[in-house]
Amino acid sequence: MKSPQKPRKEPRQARSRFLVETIVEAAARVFDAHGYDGANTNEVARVAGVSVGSVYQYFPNKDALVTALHERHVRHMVRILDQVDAAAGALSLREATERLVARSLEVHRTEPRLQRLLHADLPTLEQQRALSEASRAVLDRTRQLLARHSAEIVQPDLDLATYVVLRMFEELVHAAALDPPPGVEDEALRRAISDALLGYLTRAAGPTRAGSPADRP
Amino acid sequence: MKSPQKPRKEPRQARSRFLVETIVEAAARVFDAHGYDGANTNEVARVAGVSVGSVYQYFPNKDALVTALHERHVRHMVRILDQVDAAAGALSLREATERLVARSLEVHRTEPRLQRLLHADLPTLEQQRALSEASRAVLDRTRQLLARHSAEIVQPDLDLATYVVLRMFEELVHAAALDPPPGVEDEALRRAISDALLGYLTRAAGPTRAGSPADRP
Amino acid sequence: MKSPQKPRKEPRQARSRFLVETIVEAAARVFDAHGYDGANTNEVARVAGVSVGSVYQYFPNKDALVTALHERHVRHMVRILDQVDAAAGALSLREATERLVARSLEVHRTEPRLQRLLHADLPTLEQQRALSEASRAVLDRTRQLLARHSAEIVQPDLDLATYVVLRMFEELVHAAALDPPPGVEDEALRRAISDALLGYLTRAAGPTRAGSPADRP
Amino acid sequence: MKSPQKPRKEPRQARSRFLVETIVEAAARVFDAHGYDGANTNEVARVAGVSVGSVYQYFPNKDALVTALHERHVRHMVRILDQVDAAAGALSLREATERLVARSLEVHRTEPRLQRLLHADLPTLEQQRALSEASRAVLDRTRQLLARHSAEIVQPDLDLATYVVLRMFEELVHAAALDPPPGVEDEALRRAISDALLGYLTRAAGPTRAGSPADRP
DNA sequence: CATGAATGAGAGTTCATTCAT
DNA sequence: GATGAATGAACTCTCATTCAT
Repeated sequence: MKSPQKPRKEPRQARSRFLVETIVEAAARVFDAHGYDGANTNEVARVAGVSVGSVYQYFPNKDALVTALHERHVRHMVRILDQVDAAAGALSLREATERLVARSLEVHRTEPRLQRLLHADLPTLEQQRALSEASRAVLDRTRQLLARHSAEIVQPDLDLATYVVLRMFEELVHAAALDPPPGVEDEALRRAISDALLGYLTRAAGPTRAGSPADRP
Repeated sequence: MKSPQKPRKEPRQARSRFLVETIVEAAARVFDAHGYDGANTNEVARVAGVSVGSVYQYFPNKDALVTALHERHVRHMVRILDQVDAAAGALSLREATERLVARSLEVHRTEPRLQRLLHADLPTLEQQRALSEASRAVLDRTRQLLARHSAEIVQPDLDLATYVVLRMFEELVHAAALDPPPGVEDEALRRAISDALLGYLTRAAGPTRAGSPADRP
Repeated sequence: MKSPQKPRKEPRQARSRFLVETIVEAAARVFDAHGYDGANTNEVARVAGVSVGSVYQYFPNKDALVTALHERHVRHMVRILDQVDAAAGALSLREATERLVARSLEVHRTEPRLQRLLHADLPTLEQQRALSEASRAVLDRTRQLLARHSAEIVQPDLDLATYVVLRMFEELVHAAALDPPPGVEDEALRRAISDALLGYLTRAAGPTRAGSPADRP
Repeated sequence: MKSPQKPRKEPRQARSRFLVETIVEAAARVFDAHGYDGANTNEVARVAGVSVGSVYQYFPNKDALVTALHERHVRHMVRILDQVDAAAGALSLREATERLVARSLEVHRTEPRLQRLLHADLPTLEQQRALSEASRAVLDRTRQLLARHSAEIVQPDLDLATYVVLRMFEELVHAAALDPPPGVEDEALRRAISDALLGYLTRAAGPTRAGSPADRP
């Protein structure tokens, strides 16, 4: 419905860049607290300690804030993926997975509703262009990580596997952050997520809690 | 934000029950078309062919409509689960899974945005009570179905497994309905979803595309 | 820019009709007092003694109020034209003209700025359709009046003459109402307007102040 | 509403004078394109290639721009009037009139909305002082031109005649530029305007389309 | 003097909700 | 019970104006 999605003004000055960051952080807090509709731009400005006008100087409309938040999230995820990828040689797929799950859970637990919102409300927003662009980064890193471990992976179609794995990953992490199953230890939860991911990718994953075999007689 | 969540008035009369159903169906159409905020109660009333007042007679506020929609969805899923469960003796876990995936995809493809909305916006709504109650039904049936196949299932904690499986299931079906990966055949997609679910549950599932036997010696 | 121009809801009930009239009258006062931009819809509602929502129930946007005001003005002018036209047999063209000028001046003096606004800002508004439609009524009556006196009229192209006469008429009346020339008696002013109109139409009109004979052989 | 109307600073320096002119030209373009409210000072600055601050250096507020535009227009009209006046001895009143009409039409056709705006919105602006002052120049030249032809003019009150003639003139030219009657040749239109003016001034003017009888003995 | 980032009051418009009929 | 006109708080976004640099 609205057209522009990118910041009106690319912040060149250090001061502006700082301002933009301040606004994005404020938006994160506000959207996390109230959801997309509950959030309002004046509140974002207030929390950022600037005037509404300044918000609109850099973000042409409310949706642009969400887009920015999404990009922020993607940058975050890419950073994590890169770190794990850097250590990929030294890490088994399971180790890499568990590390990713653990790190992601931390991220999602700081702003659980925001993450859900990004996942759910963004697709409704227009301008798939920008979204896809940013998301592609995550897609690419993930695919790259999987490729690195292709020896262990049984799924023949790597693109499809990336797609499936990313969806599972995000959803399970969201769920664990927002509505964790009652009475489950955090480690068990992380383990379950990893199991699910590796079960699909390698089929060799399974309950390894009790290293012993035969969990069931 | 608001407090009451349950219909003000349980419709005892047949006429009322019909009215309520009409309103819920209208709500389904409107929410699917416009999303939570985009939808408005006056439009729901218009589509239902009743007055706003009548909508408020049975649904104390906008959120109550979403709750009702959620219950409708749960009823739908339960029906599907029951059908599969009824045939459980005759079906292998893989067969049951594939049937569930296929049926669910149909459902989600008729009202994709609504499903996403229910998944995403509902948790934001208050009154977890009603939600959990309805959702528990799905949880229970799923657990029951898994229990019926416990011989094949490697996950020791059935509650946790149910939790994980349900999340994966819903998310993958949503994703497949709303943003399917490009260039993937429908059957391959359904297969991938089943693989993911069974990979976690049984560890024995894997790519069976290449019909080759003995995935494992 | 906006699309709808006509009231959203044709007021069928007597109460609604009254409400619409109340709002239009309030709009007249507010627009006359503050001009198009200076006026604001909340103020219109306040003056009308209703809520903004009610204004928007009948007028989809600010412009629709101006359109309604224009229609009100046109109805007014048509009424005056009809009255004069009814007596046309008994009136000379000069008498008819002077009566029209006198009546119009009264109208314009009650809401001078509004009249100016209608004349000036309306064309900027979109939806020429509705405007032309309403305006055509005035055009038609005027042409009809001129036709009735065609014997005295020297202009060969009646459509062009109607166009020219209407413009002169409106402008001179506006001017006389809003910025009258200093030190000129009201009657002299009315006379001057009539002279201008008749000078164009009949060439026989002229200053009859000094009853002097034969202004030109 | 606001008080100051005159430039804060009379531009003495050549550079400043140039700057002021640049801004006024930009304002002309912007106001013509968007109308009074649609225009905004930042856009004017942008089009002028200067900063908003610079605009405010010379024009204390938005209205001051309109006032300046009015003065620009008046200067333009005065120039035209002077040219015709210079040739007054050699020109009949009809010739002078037709020349004025033709020249004015050219002017109004370059910036039709701006002209309308000046005519319509200016009176709403405060500070009649400055306006009248500038307008007086046009008034004076026109009166002077009429005086030069007093022999042919039948209207006894020259001030009133000037007033009436100016209003007719401006309105008919505006109308011809903005909403010309359909299907009328440009020359016929110019002729009609001249006829109207001369009909009032001399009563001897009339349709001369059919060149038939001597329009003047 | 020039700049333009920042301000913030204010405007148009929507829509969940009420309640007199 | 049903209706739907009426309400009005609240929200997004604009833009005239200022002032630190």
